Amino acid sequence: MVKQQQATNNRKALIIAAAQEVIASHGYPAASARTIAAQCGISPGTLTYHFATIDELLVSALRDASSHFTNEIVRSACTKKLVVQRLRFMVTAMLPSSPHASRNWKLWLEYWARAAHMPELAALHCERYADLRKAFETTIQEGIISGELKIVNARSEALKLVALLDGLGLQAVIGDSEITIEVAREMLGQAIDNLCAPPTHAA
Amino acid sequence: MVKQQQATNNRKALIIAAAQEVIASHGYPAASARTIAAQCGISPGTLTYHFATIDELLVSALRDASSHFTNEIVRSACTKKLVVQRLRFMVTAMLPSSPHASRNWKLWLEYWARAAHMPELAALHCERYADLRKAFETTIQEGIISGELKIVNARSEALKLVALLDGLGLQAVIGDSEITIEVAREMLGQAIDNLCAPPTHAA
Amino acid sequence: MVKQQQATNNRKALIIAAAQEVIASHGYPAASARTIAAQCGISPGTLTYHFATIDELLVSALRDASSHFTNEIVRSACTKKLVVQRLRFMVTAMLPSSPHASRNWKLWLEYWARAAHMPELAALHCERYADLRKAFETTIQEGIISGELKIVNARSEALKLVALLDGLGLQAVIGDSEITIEVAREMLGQAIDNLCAPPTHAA
Amino acid sequence: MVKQQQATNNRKALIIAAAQEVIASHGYPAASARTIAAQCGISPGTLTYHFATIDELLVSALRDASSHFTNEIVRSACTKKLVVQRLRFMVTAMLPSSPHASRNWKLWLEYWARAAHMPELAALHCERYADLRKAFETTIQEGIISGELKIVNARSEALKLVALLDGLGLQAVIGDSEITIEVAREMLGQAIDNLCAPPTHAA
DNA sequence: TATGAATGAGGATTCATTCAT
DNA sequence: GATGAATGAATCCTCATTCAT
Repeated sequence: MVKQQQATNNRKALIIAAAQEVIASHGYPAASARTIAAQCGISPGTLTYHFATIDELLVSALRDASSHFTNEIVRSACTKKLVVQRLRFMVTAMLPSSPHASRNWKLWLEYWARAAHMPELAALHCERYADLRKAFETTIQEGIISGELKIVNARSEALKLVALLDGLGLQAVIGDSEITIEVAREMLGQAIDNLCAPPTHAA
Repeated sequence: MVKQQQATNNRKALIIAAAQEVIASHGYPAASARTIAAQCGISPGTLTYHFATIDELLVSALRDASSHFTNEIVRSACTKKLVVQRLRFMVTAMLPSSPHASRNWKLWLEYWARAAHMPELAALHCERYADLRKAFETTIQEGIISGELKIVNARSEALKLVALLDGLGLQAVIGDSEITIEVAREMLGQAIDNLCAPPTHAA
Repeated sequence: MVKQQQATNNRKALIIAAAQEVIASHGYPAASARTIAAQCGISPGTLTYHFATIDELLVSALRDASSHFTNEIVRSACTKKLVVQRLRFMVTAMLPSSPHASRNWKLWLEYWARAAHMPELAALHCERYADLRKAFETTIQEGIISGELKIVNARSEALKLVALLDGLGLQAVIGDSEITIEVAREMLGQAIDNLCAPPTHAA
Repeated sequence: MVKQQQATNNRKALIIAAAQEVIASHGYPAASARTIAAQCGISPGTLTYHFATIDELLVSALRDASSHFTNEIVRSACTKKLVVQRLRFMVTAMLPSSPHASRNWKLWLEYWARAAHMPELAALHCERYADLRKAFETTIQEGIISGELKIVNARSEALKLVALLDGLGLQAVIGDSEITIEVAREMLGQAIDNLCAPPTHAA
């Protein structure tokens, strides 16, 4: 029984992964039940066996994509010793430089577009971003306490950093020639540098 | 002949407006030929008389939305005397505070999502953003020359400002409770303030 | 699994039969997906489930019609003892005298018209007619060997007989008042008679 | 007034020619109002100005094609001195050897297919073929009288010749590799030769 | 649990035709 | 006489979904 439940969950996860793959590589409008089933190597009927409606699946796919990626990066960042390194690592890793990251950004673009018309998705988005901003805020706060960073409004700076990250990342993933990954990284780097305390005189 | 051509263009413009209305208020997936035709009060066949493909229409609708709105704002800003006023006006007017502005942001969200999969749209997006960034850059440059603003890298600050605007606006339009219009305006205001030169001592 | 495959094939065969029925009784232009589905008593969607394209179905319908009918007749003819009887039976049975035969001729008329613009159909037509002519040729050859027929170029006579059959049958099926079934039968009979050896002197 | 009528007739003739061109080169199903209008370089509305329905136009196009071509050939044949030459010329010229002749055969294939479902077309077809057969019959009769040909049933032989011509020509135009133009010509030549009287002994 | 045949509503598009110009 | 914009019915096809197996 438990085993079966697990098998079902696995199957569901596989289907969600397939849906994400299709959405990320061909766009939301291309994500039909048939396409996803084909990508997954299962029958079209099996899809609706696991997901009541295709909309539910697509929403699940977007929802699922929104958290794993950033959570993972935030967790990885914790291993860094210096706050500045952590911040740099976070923004750098989140930018759509790798194919994997790009895939996620493309899902986010769809997520945002859907969320603007689906309160449920919007609410979820809110929570996720609250977490993400909190992660930045906490990190900045730590930096302030440790003296690594200037005394700033941590929350405000966190919001700004996330907004900047989004504004730059979305252009980069679309392929804007003026906002390449390098430019984005450079600008985010500067923003972080601006938070740094000047070297202490005594040293 | 000329009259007819004009009538045709008008009709096309009306159809594009209807398509934008549908996309903005119900989302891209809801924008079917039938829905748009109904919104426009015309027959479904008339749609494909004016637009070979419904995709062509949707792309036109997104394309069209991307320019008018910001161009108009940039133009309006020019009447302001002080650079700071201009910059404040631009970012404020561009934020999704009014229904009209919100409508445009929702179209942009769809635009971005589509552009990530359509090189043609992406290229267009590039151009439009280049223009927008240039407008900010030029304005900042003027401020530097006039002494209103600190001596900064105008281009770099313009890029940052636009990115910040996008990053804040997209959250606001989705309805993020942490990034309300007020918060966004406040943050952009601060960013602009940071560019200002300190009041000259002599005054 | 095997059973399902069979069911599918049966269903496909039923659809093809329905398509033939529609084409034969109302003409190719009347053979729309809807009409065929109605004739078959199935939903329009089921058609495209079994045939990717309605064109594919129509081609299948014509293709299928081209072989069964004549093959059957040739097979039946083999039971006749005398070559002359066989030849007479073949041409008589092939003429559009019965409703069933007429139905086939009408399909052939459409087949020819389509084949002139579709290399694939043309190639298939070639093969089928090669078989048919070969059947006549072989039969004539047997007659020559047995002494029933005069010594003639079997192949050449076979070609002539098939051409005559087509030329007469097509007029008959259209309803040419000068080329009734009786006239056609009479003329083909004469052509066959002309191949017969004169009664042996000894008799 | 008369002039206008003439202009209208010319326009109609041009439209019919365009329809024939489209049917012959792309097949009956491709002959839509739009396609024909485009081929003709006129507006779609102009079509239905001259022809009440598109069906009327298509029928006109087929009808028109059925007579000119053979009539012309029969007329040309009359200049030949010997009956055998005339007959040979007729069958040879009628075969689909030239592009022009092929075009006509393709129209005929469509004609036959349509005629099987349209009594009006069938009736017309009857008349045209009666004329054609009569032309062959008269010619053969002349040959018999002049002693060029054997004493045969002129009518019967005419019917046979026309049927053979149709049966061979239709295969040739489809592109049957066994019934090339050369083979068809050869077979028709033999059929004519068989009608010839043996050289008179006295000569 | 999983299937895939079947569905019919809805997708985009093409069609012959109408009509104001 | 001629146009071409406009139509809406009909085209083929795709869709998410159902259900017997």
